[in-house]
Amino acid sequence: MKMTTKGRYAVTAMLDLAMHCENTSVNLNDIARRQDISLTYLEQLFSKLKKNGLVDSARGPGGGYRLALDADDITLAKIIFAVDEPIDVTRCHGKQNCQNDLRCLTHDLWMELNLHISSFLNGVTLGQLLQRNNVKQVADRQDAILIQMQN
Amino acid sequence: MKMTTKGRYAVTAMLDLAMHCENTSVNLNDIARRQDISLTYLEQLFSKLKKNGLVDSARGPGGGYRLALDADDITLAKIIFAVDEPIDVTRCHGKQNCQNDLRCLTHDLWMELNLHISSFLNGVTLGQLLQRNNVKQVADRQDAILIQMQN
DNA sequence: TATTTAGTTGACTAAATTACTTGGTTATGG
DNA sequence: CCATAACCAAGTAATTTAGTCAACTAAATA
Repeated sequence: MKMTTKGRYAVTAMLDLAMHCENTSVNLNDIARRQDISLTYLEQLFSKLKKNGLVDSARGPGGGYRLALDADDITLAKIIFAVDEPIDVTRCHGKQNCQNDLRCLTHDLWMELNLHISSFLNGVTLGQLLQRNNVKQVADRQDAILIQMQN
Repeated sequence: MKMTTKGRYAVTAMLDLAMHCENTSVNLNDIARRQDISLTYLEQLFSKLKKNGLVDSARGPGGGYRLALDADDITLAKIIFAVDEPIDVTRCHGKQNCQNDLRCLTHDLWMELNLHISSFLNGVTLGQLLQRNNVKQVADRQDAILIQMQN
């Protein structure tokens, strides 16, 4: 199963973007500093997010990224899929060739777990996360620290 | 998250054991051949499964392994926990120190996904899997091949 | 037009982890 | 005593992850 720092960082960065891009573009430098993620690593992630149509970008001063879709239409599954392989706990990636071109003893079981995880990730959107109190609290803390850093 | 070959092999091997240990002990060599898993790798896994009280062993000729508990009391979660780290999609392993000793923006989200996956793995037992038709079919195929090999 | 900002791209790398192998040593039934 | 099968420690090759580095392109603004 692919549930790595890459996917977690992508979701975190997209949520940060969603919280700050209401009127302006958000540059990766700010996201990097608020979320403690390396700028160049974020660049790689956003390159993929853009290719998958989740964000729009603008170059030059005042440039940055914006969500390309409504926050309610961006699910965690879409984000993780964009930067990582699709989440998959089978060995054969669903191809049923896990044992000599046939199904292994537990093939169907892992397919079920795949479905279970997917349904969770498909069911949560950035829009929902924006509403959450615990998210707001952490974001306020991070905003305050960034302002401190800039003074 | 740890959902690796190790955990998958352990579940597969335990299910194989559950299907064959009704009257006799089952030796790892047979499991290795039926499931196409390296014998010495299986030994490592069963060492951990034994330490965690999931199987009993007997040495010498006619020896092998048996389930230490009723198949209905062995959940997938117990097996995976025995051979791998507990499944965990957070970065901080639940410690809430994912960002400078505080919660990161998405901490609570990953904790939720953890719960979601755990509830699945806690809800499935070897006993349930033994009942399944697709499991029986694959097992019959594997048994036939092993008999072929021995002739 | 020069400069700065900020995204874009590709190649590279250190560290960690995984999935094994090798080479033994015990213990037990016949 | 010998074959069988569990037990154990250490090593290793391959892969993956997480991240760096360097060079480039486009846009805004002074």
